[in-house]
Amino acid sequence: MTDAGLSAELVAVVMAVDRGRPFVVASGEPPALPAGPLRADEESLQAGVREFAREHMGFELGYVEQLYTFADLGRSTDGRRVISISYLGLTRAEISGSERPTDWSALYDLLPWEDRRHLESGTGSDRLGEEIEAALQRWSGDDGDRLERCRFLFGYDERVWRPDLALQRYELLWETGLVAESPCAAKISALTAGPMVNDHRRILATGLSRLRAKLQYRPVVFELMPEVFTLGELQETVEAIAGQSVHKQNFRRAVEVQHELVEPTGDVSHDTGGRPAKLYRFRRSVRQERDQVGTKLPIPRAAR
Amino acid sequence: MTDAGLSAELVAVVMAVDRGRPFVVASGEPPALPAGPLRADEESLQAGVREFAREHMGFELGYVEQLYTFADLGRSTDGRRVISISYLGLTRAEISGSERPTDWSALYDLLPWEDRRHLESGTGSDRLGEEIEAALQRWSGDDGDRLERCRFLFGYDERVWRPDLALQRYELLWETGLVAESPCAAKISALTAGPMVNDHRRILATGLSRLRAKLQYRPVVFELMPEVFTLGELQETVEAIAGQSVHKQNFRRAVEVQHELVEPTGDVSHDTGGRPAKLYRFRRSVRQERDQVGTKLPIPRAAR
DNA sequence: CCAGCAAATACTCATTTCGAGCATTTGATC
DNA sequence: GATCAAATGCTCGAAATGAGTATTTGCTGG
Repeated sequence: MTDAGLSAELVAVVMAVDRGRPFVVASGEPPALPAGPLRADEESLQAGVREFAREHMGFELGYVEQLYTFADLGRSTDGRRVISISYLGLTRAEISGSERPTDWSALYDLLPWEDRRHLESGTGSDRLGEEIEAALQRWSGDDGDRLERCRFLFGYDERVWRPDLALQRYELLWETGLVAESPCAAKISALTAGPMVNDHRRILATGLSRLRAKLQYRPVVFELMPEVFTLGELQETVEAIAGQSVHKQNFRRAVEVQHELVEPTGDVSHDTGGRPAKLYRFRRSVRQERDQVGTKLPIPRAAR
Repeated sequence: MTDAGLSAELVAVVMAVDRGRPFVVASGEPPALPAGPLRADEESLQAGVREFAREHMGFELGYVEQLYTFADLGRSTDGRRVISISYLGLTRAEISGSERPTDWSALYDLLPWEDRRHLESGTGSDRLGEEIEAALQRWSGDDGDRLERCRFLFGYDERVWRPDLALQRYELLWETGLVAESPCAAKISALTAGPMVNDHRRILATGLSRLRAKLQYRPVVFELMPEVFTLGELQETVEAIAGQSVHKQNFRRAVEVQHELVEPTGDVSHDTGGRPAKLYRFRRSVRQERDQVGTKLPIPRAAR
């Protein structure tokens, strides 16, 4: 049944990690994820996303996966129904600090509370975290369910922080009016600089959640890595996405134990600051197989 | 951008399990999943699916989750682009053998190779399995990649059978022309009685795959259970969905270890055929929490 | 050339989890 | 009261995990 007011678009969450810093394609003011109308001649949506990235951003996506389809009313500012089919795309683009193209944004500028790497060992003053905790406390009041939900999602009171709950955390912050997009975000929500277009921050959080979850059981990290890399760099990338650090020795054990996941190139890298590191390459041959199955890289589903 | 030829619909994979027999709502000839146009006044799609089930099937869905959005060209028999947003819904409807409403189909009539409970202990003659293996063998020929893929998905040569790869298996069978919907399914594909509408069997396989995967880390089984149940019944349901059986003692250990997942009602059930079984109820209170997190019920990700 | 640093790499160890099997309990049935 | 079938209880070894300690190695500044 064709509906006069119906339109469909593709929205992409395209991520890359450069030396421990995760980026996402988002540009404009307010920032927006890349999106385009669904063209009538596209055979497959997946291919459509790839082509879109190629044409508009100028690079190949190594990995593409459908995320979620948003179609609720009231998503966009005008009242029409827009169906947004969102995709996650990973690439190896190098976004170096200096002349970074304007359409890459630092991921954790858009979702600041999701990066916890700084406050891990010892005493990082966690102003943001404390602010959130206080605000959530206020919001919860005496409501036990609310309290429990906050505890659970943000790891208060001895509970663990689970990186892959990024989406649920966003939704909680949205409900409580702490992100700029919230309908009830009256006051300055210091958490996010300003709003993003429509529900793009939610879509972004969806992508991050999915990627973090996937990291634990699929070899997707390699889509973010250059051809050859050291185990340290691999770990750094995982940590960048997960937003928290992992035990180094156990990380390499996990990689080594995965039979034939990576292979040494024979060379070593000297810009480590210490002992040179062996260089490895991802064994693409196992990819098709592993792609469907499991590869377990140890992102602590639990930290603290 | 409104496209004249664009239309969107909701498709639902609604499942229930009755005494170890899984069912899905599908009716007609050829069988079709329930589907309806996306209405302009629906606030949220999820609510739309619930309402659809209520109105057209007459029951409440206990759990609803978006599956995937199919929008590739060439999905339906006429050439227009249809966007199908598919949902998985679970319910506790009791579909008793005798007067089962005509719109419930036995799940494994539609995906026969996905049920392996019969051939587990010892010697079930697995005619279907052998037929598939032979056909896949023929299809593979000398192609190493093809061989590996078959081995991997169907667990040949000492490899394990992973229940949650149902979708990938369907796609392989589709490619090889072994399911009735295949474009190249010239001969009688004995695997499936006849075709299903459009790509509904693929959607069904998507739902099964997702449900099986979810079973391992989310307490979704309980949406398929009546208010009170024995651990044996719980296990029976898990096995029905997984398509294979699990170690009984370990299953109950896993349930018990999950602190406060279920609680005994105090009553016992006598229609067990042996020692009476304690009755339990799902602790709905933990649901909200667990829903977002993890519950580990032991479906062997690996069998054999 | 040497001391010392930083990071890579190598081992160790206790704890938990997991798969599998044996043993016991308890009503129903004949 | 013997027998059966299923629930329930317990044990054991293998494997996976989390968290250290120890060692190697090239670079750097003096």
